[in-house]
Amino acid sequence: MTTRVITLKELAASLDLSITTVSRALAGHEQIALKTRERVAQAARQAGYVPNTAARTLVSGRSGFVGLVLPIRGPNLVDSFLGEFVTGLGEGLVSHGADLILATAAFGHSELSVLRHVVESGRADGVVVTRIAEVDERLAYLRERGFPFVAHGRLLDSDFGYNWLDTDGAHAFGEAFDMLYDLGHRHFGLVTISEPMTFRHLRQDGLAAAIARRGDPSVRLDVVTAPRFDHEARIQAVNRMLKGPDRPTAIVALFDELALTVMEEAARAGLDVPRDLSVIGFDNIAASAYAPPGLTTFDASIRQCARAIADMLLTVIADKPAAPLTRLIRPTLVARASHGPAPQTRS
Amino acid sequence: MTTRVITLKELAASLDLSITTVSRALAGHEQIALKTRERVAQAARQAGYVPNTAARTLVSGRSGFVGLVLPIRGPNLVDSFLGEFVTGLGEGLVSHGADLILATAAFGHSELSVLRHVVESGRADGVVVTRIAEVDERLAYLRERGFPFVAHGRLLDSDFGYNWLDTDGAHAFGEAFDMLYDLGHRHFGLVTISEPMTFRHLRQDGLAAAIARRGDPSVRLDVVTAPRFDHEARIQAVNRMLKGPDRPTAIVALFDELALTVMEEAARAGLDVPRDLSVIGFDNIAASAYAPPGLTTFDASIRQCARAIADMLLTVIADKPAAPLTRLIRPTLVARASHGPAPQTRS
DNA sequence: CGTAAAAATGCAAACGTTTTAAATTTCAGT
DNA sequence: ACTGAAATTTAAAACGTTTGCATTTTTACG
Repeated sequence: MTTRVITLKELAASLDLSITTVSRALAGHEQIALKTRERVAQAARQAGYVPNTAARTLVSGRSGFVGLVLPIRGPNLVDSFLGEFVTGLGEGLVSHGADLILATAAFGHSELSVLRHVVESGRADGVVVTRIAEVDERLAYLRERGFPFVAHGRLLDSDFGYNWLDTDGAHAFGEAFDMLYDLGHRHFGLVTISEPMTFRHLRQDGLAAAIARRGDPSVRLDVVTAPRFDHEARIQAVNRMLKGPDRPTAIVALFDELALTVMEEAARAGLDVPRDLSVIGFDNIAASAYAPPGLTTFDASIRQCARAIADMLLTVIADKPAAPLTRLIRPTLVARASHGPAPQTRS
Repeated sequence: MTTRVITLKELAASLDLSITTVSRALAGHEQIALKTRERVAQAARQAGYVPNTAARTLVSGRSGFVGLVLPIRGPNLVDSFLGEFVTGLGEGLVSHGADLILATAAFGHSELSVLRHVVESGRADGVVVTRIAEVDERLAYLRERGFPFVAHGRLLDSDFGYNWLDTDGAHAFGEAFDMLYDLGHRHFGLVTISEPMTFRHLRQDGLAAAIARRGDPSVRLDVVTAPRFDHEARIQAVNRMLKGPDRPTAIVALFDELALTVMEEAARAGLDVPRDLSVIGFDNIAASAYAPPGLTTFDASIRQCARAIADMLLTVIADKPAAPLTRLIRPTLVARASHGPAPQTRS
């Protein structure tokens, strides 16, 4: 069958009007007679006219797309958060008639090169950058280019302003500490990652700040570092903390996957959570509700954040605000059953 | 800063060549002198030239994009599979230099209208359609339009050929039955959904076929139907099956979320899985590994399927094959601890 | 009815590329 | 040096829009 797509020229011809008039009529220009506008709208609707994106983009310089570069991942690793994030972005964009373009970094190609391509080919009017690294060449590039973007996450030392939305991990980790301290815990463990992402510092610093704020010299904090994607190494790191002669009574993990590993290994070592050990995570992934006894964690509401990011980015694109847009979202505690009073006897 | 993007005209001028020659040289045409080709390639690389997508699309009629319409979802529901699916599509596309465009259906707008817009605006060269409904207007539209697409899933009665890739749910459910039958189970339960999707029939029919194949008249099958997204109603439906005077000894759920509900409600009713009740799901979502005692399920390897779908679609776009491309992927059993021998005594 | 202003419409250029057809240059053979 | 063919390069049109400017039509008013 292959029905052809109707063009503005054809629509104009069928209405016996010029292309210009039809274009303006559809755009709702006041200068076109109302009667004509209605006639054109009616005909366009009936003919199922849809303007060609490429042509429109070419002349207007605006594509109506927002770009997201998919981080490169190992063969069997998918971010639990990607689906939520993309859904949220979509929701935020659709109300403004924008769409999302997802560019994947091929193995071996850097995420930066894909980003450059997206930007410089004019495919997108703005981009979203996630997983901010300690030294992030993407932000440097976008800033130099003056290209609209919003970062999900922050740099540690921002010598330049940029638009970002971040989850307040520092606050959450402080909250976790306060709650555990009030439950009698004094010996804490933090499981963090070796990957050079800024959020590991923000969260750890939040924890340290809360400890300092409390001013109790009897509080101790052990830190153990695991590579992010190597499951075996992760287990070893967790066990280093769990199997030591003097283990913490409360462990805070940088994110839920790590916390779940802690709970699994604790169970394997015959420890009862939360009686012998309290565990708190971050992210509230689906599995956390199911892993016994139910992981206490923080919900970052990724979907809503993504939605907000989309809104911010569209504002940046449309209005080019002088001052950077920034938003810090406070995650909410999801209290399940993996935390409790500190055990009386130290092992 | 706002560095400008270089255009073909500028590049040509700097090389003292015509636009035509530079364009051809970059495309690698044999007719351009090798020396020139190299000179141009060098200059382009150095200037960081990236061809403008809109212009290229306009003249060539090919956008280099593949479209996916995000299904409309409830406020707090995100498909666990979306992240994997998108990752797989991205992987499959990137090797051919294609990108993914994600269009979201705004609330109130039908998925079909968004699809039409994507197709008719020329944003994409082909689309992926997921979640095939029993009566699916999207497939009808795409077929009438003669627009390249690949469906993830199948129609029940295809009076026309189309490209699809599907997970062989029928086979999996047959396999589940055989395994449970061999473990002594004779009274089965199936938890299905009321949403009019084709996969519910395919899976249920696979189960029924396996029962028929066995030819044992003592085998019984109870079926209970739950709405897909209403958690409360789902719990009620599951309990209808669990709390009856004569409950099945083995329950097969249409997908993992339902199976997890079965396990939760079974635990609440004081039943031990798998001693009192065997439960088998489908999808192998992350939570299934954590929900005690570990859900036995089937892994559909969504990511690889999506990758294959991308490959198929790119073939369809490039080669317009006469016969439809179809692939049936057999899911693999992930045997965890939620199934076991049938209990001796019937309750 | 004539005229000027206002309202409505149209012409043509532009966006950055690809491609057809034509023009120019190079080269081998005499 | 001349010719014709081969090799290389170029001019110009086209893709489907938007938009600055010009033109035509309508309206209001004397």
